[in-house]
Amino acid sequence: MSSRGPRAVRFRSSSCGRKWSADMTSETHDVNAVVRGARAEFREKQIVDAAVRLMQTKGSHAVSMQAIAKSAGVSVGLLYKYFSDREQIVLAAITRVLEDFRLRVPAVIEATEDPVHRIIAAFTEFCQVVDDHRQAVVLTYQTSRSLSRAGLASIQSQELATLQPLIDVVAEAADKGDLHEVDASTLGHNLMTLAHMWALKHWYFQQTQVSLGQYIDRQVRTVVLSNLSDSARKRVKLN
Amino acid sequence: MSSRGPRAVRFRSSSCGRKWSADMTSETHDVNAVVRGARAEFREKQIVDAAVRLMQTKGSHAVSMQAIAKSAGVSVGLLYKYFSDREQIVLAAITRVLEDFRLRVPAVIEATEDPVHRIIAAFTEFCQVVDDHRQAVVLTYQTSRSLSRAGLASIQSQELATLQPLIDVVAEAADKGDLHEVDASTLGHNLMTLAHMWALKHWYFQQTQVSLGQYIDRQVRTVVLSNLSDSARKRVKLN
Amino acid sequence: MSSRGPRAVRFRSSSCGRKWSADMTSETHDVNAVVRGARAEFREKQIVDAAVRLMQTKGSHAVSMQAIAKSAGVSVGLLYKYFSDREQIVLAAITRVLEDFRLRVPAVIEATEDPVHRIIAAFTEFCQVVDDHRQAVVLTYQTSRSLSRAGLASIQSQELATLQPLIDVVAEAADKGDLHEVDASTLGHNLMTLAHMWALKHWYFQQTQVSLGQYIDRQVRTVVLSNLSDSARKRVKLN
Amino acid sequence: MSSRGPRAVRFRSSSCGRKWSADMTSETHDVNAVVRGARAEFREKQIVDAAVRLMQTKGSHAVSMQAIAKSAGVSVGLLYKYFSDREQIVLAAITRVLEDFRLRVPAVIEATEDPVHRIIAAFTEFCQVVDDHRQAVVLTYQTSRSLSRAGLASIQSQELATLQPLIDVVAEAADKGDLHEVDASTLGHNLMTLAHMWALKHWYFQQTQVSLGQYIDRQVRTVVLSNLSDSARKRVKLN
DNA sequence: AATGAATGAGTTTTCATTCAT
DNA sequence: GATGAATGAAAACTCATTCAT
Repeated sequence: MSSRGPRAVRFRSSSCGRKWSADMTSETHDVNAVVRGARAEFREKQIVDAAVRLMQTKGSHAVSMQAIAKSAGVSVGLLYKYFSDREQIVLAAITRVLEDFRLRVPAVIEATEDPVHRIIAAFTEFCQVVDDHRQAVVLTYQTSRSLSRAGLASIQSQELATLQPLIDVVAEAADKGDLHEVDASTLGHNLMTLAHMWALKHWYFQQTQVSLGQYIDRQVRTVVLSNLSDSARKRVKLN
Repeated sequence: MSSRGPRAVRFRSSSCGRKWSADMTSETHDVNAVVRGARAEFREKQIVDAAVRLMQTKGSHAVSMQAIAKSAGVSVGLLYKYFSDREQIVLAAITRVLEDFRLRVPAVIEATEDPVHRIIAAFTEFCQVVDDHRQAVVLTYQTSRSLSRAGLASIQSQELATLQPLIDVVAEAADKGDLHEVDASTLGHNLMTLAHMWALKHWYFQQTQVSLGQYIDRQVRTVVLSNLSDSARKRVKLN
Repeated sequence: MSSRGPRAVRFRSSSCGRKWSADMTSETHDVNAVVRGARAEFREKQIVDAAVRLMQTKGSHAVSMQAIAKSAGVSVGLLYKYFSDREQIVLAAITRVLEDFRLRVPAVIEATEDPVHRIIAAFTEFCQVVDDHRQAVVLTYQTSRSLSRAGLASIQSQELATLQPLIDVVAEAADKGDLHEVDASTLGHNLMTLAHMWALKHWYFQQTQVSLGQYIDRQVRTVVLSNLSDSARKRVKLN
Repeated sequence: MSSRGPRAVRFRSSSCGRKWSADMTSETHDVNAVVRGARAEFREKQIVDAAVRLMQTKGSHAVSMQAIAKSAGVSVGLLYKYFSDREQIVLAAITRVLEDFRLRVPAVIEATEDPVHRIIAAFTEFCQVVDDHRQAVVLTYQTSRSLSRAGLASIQSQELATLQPLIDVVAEAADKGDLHEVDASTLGHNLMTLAHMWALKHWYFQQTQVSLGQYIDRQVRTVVLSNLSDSARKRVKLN
């Protein structure tokens, strides 16, 4: 909580990568810079991996810097070489997960043709990613309040980036007349919300014996199919 | 560890001596007990109010017992007279909100006749309660990990109690043929989820300039009306 | 630890007993005073009993004023009506035990004729008292350091009073020529010491399966009989 | 709760990176480890010394971790780097003293030939050690109640180890016919007890102006010489 | 005389952060 | 670059003591 003026990097030192050392003169320097960049990346990964691992089991508050260092196999001091703050590590851990959404969901959308199937595929993949990082998703909801304004904003903007594909895909289907009078951003946001809920209320679904497959199936029926226009409904039903 | 609850302390008053109170009428006893009970209730409210107030702004973890005491205008010691534990205060804060759901939502349902309107009314009121305790709802999602097993179970069972009326009201409409092939528990849970989201993603709705009324309206269209059977749709549309 | 100027009695209010109210005028006053004195005595006993009871099981440090009050069936406030301090209660508890030594050991001595048998009887009874208050004896050794200078002095002078009869009885036997070149105060103190040890090292004697009777017997042989003069030895052996 | 002992932390040094220390000779490693070990030992001594120093004057309960830290010239946090618990420090303080008994008493016994002189030498040295750690011995008696079961057991078994040489030396003399019908474990235990008493009742001996030398002398006469057989008595008297 | 609610300084323990090596 | 010993502020919780009733 106290932050007695850290003189450290503020943004993770991946910025000392290949590109920014281009203006350096000697070859040797270049090579060193590359090595340094690679090492830095490796270290960051090592640390964030450890952090994610621990936070998923114990919640972010229960994980100390000492524990992260130990689990990552590095010293506490090194943590502060790569991250200016405890918060930066938490942020990096959350970012790691959100990046997964940004990569995997659009990929699945690309691979699908039909607008309605695109919605279903996107939602399905979204749920899959949630399931792959269940604890980390919960972490996102838990941690928000303890982040700095800047950190929170960063997470929020990244989350919007994961939401956009869902909205887009809904909007596209609406444009094509496959959805019946629907507000794309509402439905898109709902899809994200309901995917997140798979993690947030996992205790409930476990208790009521609902598997991920069943969950996806029921949600598709309840929130997607119910909004299809008659034509789309017929077309999709046939598949 | 022990969870005798705050009330445990309150009624240990049998220790108020036998012999020396012989001259007391039972009236006096009653009055004392009542006064004591009233004070205790007042204190509890005072403390929980302070706790909720602080936790809403800073998240439950960032609020110390010292801070709660100060904000409630009492001493730290007194906190422990009424609550055995830090957790008990958090629990009481959450319970306070969940009780509001248990009271207000069924009341609105009772007051409504038509099955479909019951769903809409229930959801609307649910959203209203969420809005009235927005920060406390967020608290519920944030806190889960730091509660003891018993505390968590208590919260979960209370939450199920708030969920049930929504499921019932959906099931009733489904029974009456007003809903088109719908899984009542899925739709019911979705209604709760989407109401919670009004609190959880409030930053998003604020950013996109969506008011509570608009939010409710759009959700009713997107998740309720879309699932109506043709007959119900016609009937409701007319209103 | 902090003692922010208690305005209270300093010496336990048994001093407001019968005698000191003799100068009071009206009969009614006298009766009241007597009643008051009796009540005071009863209260003190009640409190000290509770304190001894608790301290014997948990050690004096582990017993809070709240616990004493509860166990005595009175309020915390009342504790401070009869004792100015926590220390006064501890002191009273220890004094209670030491008084037992002062009463019982001399009584046994009186009842015995032969000088050597007096030593043995005195030691035996001393051990019996220790056994009757085993935990309280331990308490005496444990508590010493946490008492005020005055409290410690009080305990020490009382302990000397329990020691004296042992020394006297040894000196008497020495005078009569029953002991062989012995320093009375050393032997007397040893007898007290070894009796205390029955409490202090009770874990050891329990482990090595030594009963109180055996312990007394062995000590009598080892430290008393070994010091007898030839004449005394013959005389005692015959019994 | 865990009692991995202070040393546990010390040798986790395998975490000092592999790759980046490749240029280190094993010499460097060794030196680092040695330095670290030496520092750790120094720190432990520093802390225990401070603890003993304070506890001797105020009793173990009255000494806070803050006070120990301050007196040792280190931070509170560091205390917990070397000792998992408050109890571990108390334990270490007591153990320190008991180790002195284990070393010094047998050494003196070895250096003496005659069985009776061995007893006397052993007791004398035992008393010397007590005198060197007078306050710490008192600590041992005071602290027992506040230790965990495991801690208490540890202390007790260490104490038995200090007792054994005394019992052995008495048994040896008894075997050789130098003692007259004596129970070795009783006499041995008495010697320990009376040595401890030099510390426990130091106020008494100070008051009665008994020096350590006098004390030892009188006890030797009262409990050792008195139990000698005639032959041994003659032999020893001549020296 | 008796109560017990209220106090708050004090206790042990944790952990983010720094810095000499 | 890397270490990890060291720091100390802050947290949860306890309890002797006071005082209005």
